[in-house]
Amino acid sequence: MNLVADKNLSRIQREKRSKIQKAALEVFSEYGLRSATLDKIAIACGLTKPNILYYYSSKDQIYFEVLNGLLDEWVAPLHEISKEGEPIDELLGYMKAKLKMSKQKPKESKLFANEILHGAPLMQNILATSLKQTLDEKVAVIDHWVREGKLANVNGHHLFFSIWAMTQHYADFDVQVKAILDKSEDELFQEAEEYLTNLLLRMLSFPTELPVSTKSS
Amino acid sequence: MNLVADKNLSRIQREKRSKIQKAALEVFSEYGLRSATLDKIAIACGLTKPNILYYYSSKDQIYFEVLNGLLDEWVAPLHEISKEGEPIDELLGYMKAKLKMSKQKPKESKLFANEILHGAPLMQNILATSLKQTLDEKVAVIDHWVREGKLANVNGHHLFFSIWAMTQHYADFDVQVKAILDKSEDELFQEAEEYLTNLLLRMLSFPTELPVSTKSS
DNA sequence: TAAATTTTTGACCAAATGGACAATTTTTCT
DNA sequence: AGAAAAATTGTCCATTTGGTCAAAAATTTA
Repeated sequence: MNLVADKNLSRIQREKRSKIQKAALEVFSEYGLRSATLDKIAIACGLTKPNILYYYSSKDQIYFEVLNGLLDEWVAPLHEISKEGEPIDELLGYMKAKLKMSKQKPKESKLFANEILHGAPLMQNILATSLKQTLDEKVAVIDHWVREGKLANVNGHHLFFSIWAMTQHYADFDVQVKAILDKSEDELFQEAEEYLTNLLLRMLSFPTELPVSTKSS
Repeated sequence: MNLVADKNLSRIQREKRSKIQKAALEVFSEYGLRSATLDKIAIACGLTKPNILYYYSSKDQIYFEVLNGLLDEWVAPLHEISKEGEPIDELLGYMKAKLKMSKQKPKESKLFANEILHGAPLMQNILATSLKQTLDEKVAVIDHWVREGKLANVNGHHLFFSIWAMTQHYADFDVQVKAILDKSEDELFQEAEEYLTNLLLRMLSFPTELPVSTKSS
């Protein structure tokens, strides 16, 4: 819907809408839809409340637009998994891309997490159609790799669930992670990447292919 | 705090408080603290709003009590990990206990997830002291096992993070899981347990100890 | 059973909040 | 510059909601 509209927007329209969306992401990701207020968003972007409502017809509208605006970007790494590539490299690359997003876009991660946690009222449809279709395709690729003997036998759907869970955990539950592990963010994500790389290697390789030494770098 | 008070409560007090807490768990886990309303809790437990406030001084109070009442139960499986046991059995047992809780207590899981997702305002202190301490002890046990050669070299903290993430994922993000995997809950958790068992076995064993066949049952 | 105590509730209040709108200011266009 | 269009804002409103309170009902105690 933005595809068409965006081109017709004036400079001011584009600037203000962008400002509002940025501020809305901050506020929604911290508070969730219902307990985020227009006043908070207004303060966060330096506009007045009626001015925000000049650009978006309602609070729900803003939330919907923010969520939708991030959706493609959020699913993008999945599309990068190539049937032609080296199976383990492809899956390691996917995990690293997801982990990177957790590090660099924790607010976006939390926004989605919160939405799904509360029943995904605005996304259930997309989850069950678009996301499911894309994922099923990639699971078929994994099954293919397994059949060809390029990958250890693994349940593709649960593999993706676990990659999502483990990578997003560092963004969504960062408060807990940081309460327990008193390290710099860089160090923390470095450790996580090493740990998850090792985990996936062990999960996806045939035992004979694994190095006998299990010492992490 | 309940320890002392509980004994002095009348039958009515105990019944009503229990009713309120049960209803509050329903509502808070679905909506979170801020967007849950006393009216919703009142309807859910069949009491009037002022009647609820006769038993608890405020909405925040109810939330606090519910959260605290579940905390011990939530951390309990961690204490079950025994230094004396067989390392891999102990950790597989822990994973299974956590997975079982996700299946049987999804509301509790969501309540905690929501709390942590929004910064854990009521729990940060407990996370950084009590939970951290318990976890550090168990990580020390893992380190010990690794040093004794009973376990593949693994980062203990991240191991726990990943077990939490992967098991709780099935409760917290059940909407997404069910949108993608159209299976009965029993079947789904059965698959998850097989997948996670395999994952942990591969993660924790030395390659030479793994069966060459990777066919899941 | 009657008094004392506990429990329950209807009515009410103040603050917060999403949103409407007319008036004003700013920008754009001719 | 001046008219037209777009953008901005102060003010106001209705609804929601956490919480109060005094009166009524139910229960316990003597």
